[in-house]
Amino acid sequence: MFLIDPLSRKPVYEQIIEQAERFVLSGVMSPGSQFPSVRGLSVSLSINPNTIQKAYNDLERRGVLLTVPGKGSFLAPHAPDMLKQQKRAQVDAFDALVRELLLAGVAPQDLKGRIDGVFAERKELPS
Amino acid sequence: MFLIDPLSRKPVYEQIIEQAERFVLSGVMSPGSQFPSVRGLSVSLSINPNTIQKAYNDLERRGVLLTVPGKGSFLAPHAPDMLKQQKRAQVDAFDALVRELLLAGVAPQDLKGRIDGVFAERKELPS
DNA sequence: CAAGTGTACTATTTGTGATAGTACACTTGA
DNA sequence: TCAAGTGTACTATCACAAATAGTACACTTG
Repeated sequence: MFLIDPLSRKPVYEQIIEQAERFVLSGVMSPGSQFPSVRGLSVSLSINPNTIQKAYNDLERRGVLLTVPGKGSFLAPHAPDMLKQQKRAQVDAFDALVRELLLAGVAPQDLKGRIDGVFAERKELPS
Repeated sequence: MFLIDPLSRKPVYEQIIEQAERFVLSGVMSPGSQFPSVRGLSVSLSINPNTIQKAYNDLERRGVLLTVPGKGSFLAPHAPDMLKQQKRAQVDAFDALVRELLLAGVAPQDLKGRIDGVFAERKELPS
C-alpha cells in the first residue's frame, strides 16, 4: 500500500504521512479501518520501526489516527474532515506560488486552465 | 538590500538565491548591474563568506550571475529571461498543489478567485 | 501463556547546512 | 609597483535532523 522513495530528499516519515493523508482524502481508507502495524510496515518497507512510529505519532497528534495500545492503529472517526480543514490552510502556499509564477510571466488565464485540467482528471476516475 | 531570517528553517544560501531571483524578476536589478561582493555581503549580513559563495555559485551555474575574477559579480545579460524560463517549470508544483487542495474540498472557483486576488496586488504597485 | 500490538528510551550513524581559516590569482587605482 | 578589493579553492570542524539499531515495557487477543 505504502511506497517509499529512498532517493527522495523528502524525509521518509514525511512520505508516509503524506501518503496516509492521501489515502484518507481520496477515500481509499475509511474511518475505523485499521492501519498497518508499526512492525509490519517497517518490515514491508524495509525501514526502521522508529521511523514509522514518528509518522504515526504525528498523525495521531493531529487527530487523524487513533491508536489503541495492544490492538493497533485505526483511522479516527472524523479523520477526513480534520484533514480537509488542515489542508485548507495551504491556500497561503497556493497564493505564494501564484505570486511567483505571475512574476515569471505566466498568464493568470494559463493557471486557471491548469486548474480546470486537474479538475477534469478527478471526474475521469470512477467513484 | 538582502535580508536574512536566521530563525527560518530555510537554509541561508537558499534565502539569498530566492531574494536575488526576486530582485531580477521584479526589475529591481537590471542585467549588467553589479552584485554585492562576497566579502561585503558576508559582513553586512553577518554570515560566513562560504555561504554567500554557495549561493552565488548556484546563480552562476544557472546563467543568472556572471562573475569576473578580480572584478566582481554582475547580473547576466539575459538573466530575466533565463529565470522566467526556469520558473515556468514550477507549473508542475502548481498542479500538484491544486490537486491537493481540490482533494481537500476546495472549490476550483475559490482558487481562481485567489489568482485574481494576487494579480490585483501586482497592478496596485507602481511600475 | 504466547503472539502481536503500541510505546519509550538511549546510543549511533549519516548527510546537510553552516562556520572557520587559509591560500591563490586576478583587477583596479593610488 | 603595490596595496586593496575581488572571486575561487580547499580542508577542517561544528550543529542539527533524519535515520538506524537495539532493548525494554505494557497492553490485548486467542
